[in-house]
This record gives sequence, structure tokens and C-alpha cells, in this order.
Amino acid sequence: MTSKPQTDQLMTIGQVAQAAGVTTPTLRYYEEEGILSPTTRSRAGYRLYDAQAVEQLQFIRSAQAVGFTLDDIRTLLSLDIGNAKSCQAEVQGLLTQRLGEVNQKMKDLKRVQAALGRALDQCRRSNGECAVIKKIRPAGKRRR
Amino acid sequence: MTSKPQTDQLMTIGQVAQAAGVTTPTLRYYEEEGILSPTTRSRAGYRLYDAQAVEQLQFIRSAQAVGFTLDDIRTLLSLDIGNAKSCQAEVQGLLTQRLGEVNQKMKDLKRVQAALGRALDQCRRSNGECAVIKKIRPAGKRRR
DNA sequence: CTTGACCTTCAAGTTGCCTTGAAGGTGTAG
DNA sequence: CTACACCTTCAAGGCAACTTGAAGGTCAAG
Repeated sequence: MTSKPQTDQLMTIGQVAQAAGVTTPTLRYYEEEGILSPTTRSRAGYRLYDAQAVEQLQFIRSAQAVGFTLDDIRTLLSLDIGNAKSCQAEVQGLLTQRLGEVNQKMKDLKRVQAALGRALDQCRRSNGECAVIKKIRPAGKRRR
Repeated sequence: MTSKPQTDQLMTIGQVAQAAGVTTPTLRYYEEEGILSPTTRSRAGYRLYDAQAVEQLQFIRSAQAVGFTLDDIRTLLSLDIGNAKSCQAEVQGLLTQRLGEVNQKMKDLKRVQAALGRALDQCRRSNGECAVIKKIRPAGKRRR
């Protein structure tokens, strides 16, 4: 047969999950929630995703990491972020509003960064002094 | 209670809640979780907080807004962020690690910002074209 | 001394975002 | 044909971070 072209290949749920660093139940959950659906299904009913899905998942995880809910993200994705073709005053307004939220988060993040930086600075400055050995918990479970 | 708690005065749970924009059950929950405790109690058992509590709450809400869990935040606060006096190699390591996470979040946030910016840009560029009026949901419930 | 806005504790309920388990079909290698 | 690693659906379970409700105590104002 003709060798399959690299571009536009479809992937199974397991391959996408692996590539994006999520689990397969999570992908099924995202479909159920209308956040990310497979491009098509195989004859046997297997979910098949295109390469774009991995990029979208990366966007989703980034947005989640900075505090957006899946509900927020669904709305954002519905605006066809990246290759927007929908654009009404309403859409523009929503985008502008969300950009405002992002800017607020930027401030929040800088505040946290500054606090950590200050603490670390003071920590280094007063070195070789502290006698008390504080027990540090190994930083709870990552990623909600 | 006194209607004007000016300098260095202690505040009741309701006053703190109002000043920080949270609810009183949330403050009680934070105490239960060991995240923020009142400085003292009145004779009748009322929680009394000092002014610092409001600042700490602002830090907590900022950290939450950018995706840190209360568990993360408890750890950070236990390091006495702001006026650090504890400092061991372990603590320094943890702070450095957390700063790394913050930097990752900065990247995530910029990715989201870029995507929104791109969409808005394309939106403005192709104005007066789109015929389809898309129904926009009024942006789900804010704050997880 | 009563009213009404505060405060208290304790317990149960809710929402978001998955995770885990059961029961079974699919596809390729040996 | 048999393993075996995939895939399927459906249902239940779990954890974080609150929220809500019940039952009652506190306190300055009228």
C-alpha cells in the first residue's frame, strides 16, 4: 500500500492521552462535557483524534493551571480560539472581558512571585543562623 | 461592637470577611484547615483578627486565583512569607521549587493571553462580515 | 427588657473534576 | 486459536473547597 503520510494522521485515545499527558478517562470526560470531541470514530467505535487535539489539550491544561474552570474553557474554545472566524460585538466583548481576567491573574501571579522571591531572599541573607530544623511536607498532590 | 476600629484594633470575623471579600463560613473553614487563625478570642468566644489577617487573605486569594491549592498555600504561609525568619536548606529548596512552578504558570498564562489576543485581533480584523449571531452564555459561575 | 444583627458549633449538602471498577468488544502477534 | 493490550459504556466513588441549615449565645440600641 501507499505509505501513510505523516500529516493529518488520526490517533486513538491512548495515543492522544500519552502525547498530551492526560489519562484516557479524562479524555472521555472532556467529550462528555463538550470540551473536546474526537474527529471521528473507527468502524468498531474507537475514538479517533487528529493532531490538533493535542494542541487543544495543551491549551486546556494551561488554562486550567492558571485557575480557569472547564466551563470557562468550553466557552473560550467555542469561540474558535486560534483560528477565530466568529466575531460579533458580543464575542469581542467576551474576549475583552476574559483578557481583563487574564491581566488580573497576571497581577495575582506577580504578587505571589514577589512574596516567594522576598522570602527566598531573606532566607539566603540570614544563612547559617537558623537552628530550628523545620519539617517540610513534600508538597501535597500537584495539579488539583 | 465598636463602630470604628481604627489603629491596630482587632476585628470580628464579619469585619474581616467584609474587608477581604470572603464569607464568614470561609474564614471559619480556613481556621479549621490551619490556614488562617484569629489572633485571639473575646471573652464571649468571638474570633478576633488583627489587620494583618486582611493582607494574608489577599495573598491567599491571589494564590488561589492562579491555581494553587489551599494545601500549597498552607505550606507557603508556614514558611512565614513576607517576614521570613525560618531558613534551612530544605526551606530554600522548597521556595525555589515553588518559584519554578510560578514561572511555569507565568508561561501558561501568557499562552492563554496570546490565544485570547490572537482571537480578539482576528475578530476585529474581520469586522462587519459575520452574519451568524452566536448565542453567548453569560460566562458561568466565577471562581471555581 | 426585648429586638435584631451579630456571633458560636456541628453536621450535612453541593460543585467541579476527575478516578476507579465492572463487564465486555477489538486487533494483532505467536 | 489464544493471549494480550488496547478499546467500549455505565455507574459509582473520591477529594477539595466551600455552602447551607439548625439551634442557640452576645450585645448595643430603643
